[in-house]
Amino acid sequence: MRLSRYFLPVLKETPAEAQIVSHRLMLRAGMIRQQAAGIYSWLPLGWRALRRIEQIVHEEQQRAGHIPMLMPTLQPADLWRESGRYDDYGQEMLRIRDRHQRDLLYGPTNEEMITDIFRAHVESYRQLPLTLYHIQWKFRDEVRPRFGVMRGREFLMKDGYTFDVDRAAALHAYNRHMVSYLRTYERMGLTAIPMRAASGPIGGDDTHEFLVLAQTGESEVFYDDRVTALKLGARQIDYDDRAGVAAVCAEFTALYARTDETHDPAVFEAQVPEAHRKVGRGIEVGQIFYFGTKYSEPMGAVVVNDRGERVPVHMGSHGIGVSRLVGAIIEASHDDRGIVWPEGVAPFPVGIVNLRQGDGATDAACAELYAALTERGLEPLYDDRDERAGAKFATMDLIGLPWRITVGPRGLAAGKVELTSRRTGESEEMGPAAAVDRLADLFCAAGQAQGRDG
RNA sequence: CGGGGCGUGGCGCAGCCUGGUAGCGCGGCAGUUUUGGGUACUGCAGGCCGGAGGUUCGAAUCCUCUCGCCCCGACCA
Repeated sequence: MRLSRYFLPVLKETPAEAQIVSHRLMLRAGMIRQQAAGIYSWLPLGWRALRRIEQIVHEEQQRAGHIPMLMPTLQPADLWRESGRYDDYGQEMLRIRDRHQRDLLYGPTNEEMITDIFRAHVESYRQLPLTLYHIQWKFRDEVRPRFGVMRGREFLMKDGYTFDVDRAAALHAYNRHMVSYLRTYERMGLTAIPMRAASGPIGGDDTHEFLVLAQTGESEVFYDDRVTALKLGARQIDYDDRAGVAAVCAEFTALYARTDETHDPAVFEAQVPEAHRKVGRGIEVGQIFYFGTKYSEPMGAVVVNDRGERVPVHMGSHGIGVSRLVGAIIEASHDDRGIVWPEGVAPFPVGIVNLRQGDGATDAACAELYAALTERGLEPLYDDRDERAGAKFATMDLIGLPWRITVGPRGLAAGKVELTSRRTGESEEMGPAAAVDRLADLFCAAGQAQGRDG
C-alpha cells in the first residue's frame, strides 16, 4: 500500500479523553475513531490489525477441530426468557423493540442461541463431541465504558460452545480450549497466563481467565513469576489426545496464578517461594467455562446416550476478546515513540521509507522493493509522501510496523538500503534483494515457530 | 448507579469570574526554503462558541433545562 493513497489520519497531539497508552496510540496512529461512548469505528490501519488477530484466532480454533459459523447480533428475547436470563441480565443488555412490538436484544453472548441450534439438529451422542464457534460483535451496555477498545460497549468476541455427552468429555473440550488459547496468544506475541477465576453471571464449575500482564490491567493478579517462562513453542499438539492435552494444561496451571477474585494469601505464601511471589495487574483477554447442563436442562438440549437414555448435554463456553486484544497487545508492546507490533499481528509486516521522494533512482529502488516484497507475500506500507525524513520516521515509529526499510540516495550510491527493527532499533545496511530475503526468512521462521503452518 | 469534571475551527487549548459580536499552537491549502529524525518563513481557508429557553440594548461569557463526553469508585470479554 502506498501511503499517499492510503487513509491514515495520524495525530500529532493526543486527544484529551484518552487516558491509557493503548487508547492514546490507537487514536494517534489513526486506527480508531470514537463514535459514542464505548463504540468505535475501525479505521483502515486498525481494521487490518483487528483482522490479523481475528485470523489467528480462526486458524487456531480450526486447528483444534472447532467449527466456525456465524450467529446474528440481534436475538429474539423469547430465547432468553427460556433460560431465565432475560430478567437476570439487567441493564447491561441492550433491548430493542421492532415495528411489530416484538422484543429483541443485541446479543451480549450466545449460549441461548447456540443451544437452540443444537437442540434443533442434534439427537444422538454419536454426533458428539461438537464445538461450534463464531467471531461476532457483541454489545454490553456497560455503565462506564473506558480505555478505548479495551472496555467498549460494542466489542468483537470469539465465542465457542462445546457439546459433549458427559462431564469427562466436556472437560477435555475445556482443556482443548485452554491449549488452543495458549497457542493463540503466543502467536500474537503475548504471554497470557491462565488463572483460576470466579464464575460470574455465565455460571460454571470450572473456569479460567487468561491474563496478559500490564500495568494498566483492570485485575490485580498474584502469581509465581516462573509461569511467565512457560512457552508452548513449536511443540506439536494432538488435540484428540485427552491425556496429552490434559498434561499441557497441568503444566500451565501448576504454578500459582490467580486474580484478586480467587486469590488466597495463605496458599500463595505456602506454595510460592518468596523470591518468586509477584503481585501485578493484568488484562483479561479470554475466559473458558465448563458449566455442565446449566442451559441444556432448561432449554431441553438433550441427546440419546449409548444406553438409549435421553440426557442433557454437557456444555461449555469459551471466549476471546478479539477487539480487546488489539488494545492489550499495544499495552504489552510499545515504547515512548509508539506501537511496537509483534510480527504475528502487525497490520503491515514492513514499511518502506523513501528519503528523497521525487528522486528518480530512489523512487525506482523503492518501487522495485515494493514489488519484490509483495511477490513474497509481504505487503509493505510504502511511505511515498512528499515529506521530510523526520516526519516519515516519526510516522513509522508511531504506527509500529515491525520492520522498516530506509531508502535514500546516500545508501543507494553504495547499493545499500537500511533494514531496521522497530523493537530493537538496530539497523543493518544491505542490498535491497538481501533485505527482501531477510524479511521473508524472518516471517517464515516466525510463522513456523508459532505454528502457522498447516 | 454514587462522586467529580468538561463540551469554543480536524486536534490540543485560552477567553467565561469582572457580558460589548472569537484568539493561540498544531494540522490543512498555496508558495518559497529545507532535505538521512516531526525545517523555517509568507499568505490563505476554516468556528457563532453542544442544544433549547431565559435575563439584557447586547450572551461563548449570567440563569434554567437538556444532550453528549471524560475521570474516580462499585460491575464486566
